[in-house]
Amino acid sequence: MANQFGSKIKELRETNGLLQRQVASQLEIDTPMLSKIERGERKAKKEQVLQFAKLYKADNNELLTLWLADQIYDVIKDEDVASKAMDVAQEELKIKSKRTKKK
Amino acid sequence: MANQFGSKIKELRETNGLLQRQVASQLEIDTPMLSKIERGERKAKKEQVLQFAKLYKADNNELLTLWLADQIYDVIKDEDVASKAMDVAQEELKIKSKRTKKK
DNA sequence: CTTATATTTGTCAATATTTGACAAGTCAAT
DNA sequence: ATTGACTTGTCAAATATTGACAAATATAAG
Repeated sequence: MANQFGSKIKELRETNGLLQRQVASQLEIDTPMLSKIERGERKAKKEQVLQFAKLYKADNNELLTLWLADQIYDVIKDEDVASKAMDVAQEELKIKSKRTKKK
Repeated sequence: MANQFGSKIKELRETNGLLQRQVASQLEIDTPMLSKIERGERKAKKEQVLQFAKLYKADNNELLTLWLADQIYDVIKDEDVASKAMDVAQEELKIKSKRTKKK
């Protein structure tokens, strides 16, 4: 059930010597919610990822990467063709990123 | 808007000389829905992917791969760390697949 | 141009999923 | 047994997804 992002922010919280209560109030969520995010039972919003980074003095991109990786993993975890699909998606990403970022 | 899976099944439908109407009725959906799936506006269910493969005499895994790749792409498309996250997810997949498939 | 058929677009309500909040639970230390 | 930190379970509200339909736009044929 645990995921990479959750484990990371739990670890960061502990090395920063903070309680769930303290962090939760900063993010304006309750402690059960934070507990669930840390254990991978709920997923954080992108905005919250940035708040975690700031609060724990961690690198934005590092946390965003773990957070996004968990979401990818969620999509593929039960699929036989997961690995092949990743390759195809990566290829698609490469191709589309040529045409500069839209939207 | 178009995606890989949609383009593929549209192509397959045409090489098989079938109309949306005919395919849709087999899948028990209406033609607007099929149209949307082909253009990537809606995503097919996994079950439908298998029906497409059967109907078009195509390879299950090939279609499933494109279908899954589109879903991965959807998750990462607007993210700066997309590529790094893919690497991390792939790594996670490798690690977890050692412990034989659960669920 | 008019009709006929194929596909696409737009909208909407029904359904499903996700979210946030709360009460109550466990666990560890005192 | 009380306190503090965290976890679990449940629920309704908010959001998102789905399927169905009517209407619009092609495309092709006469």
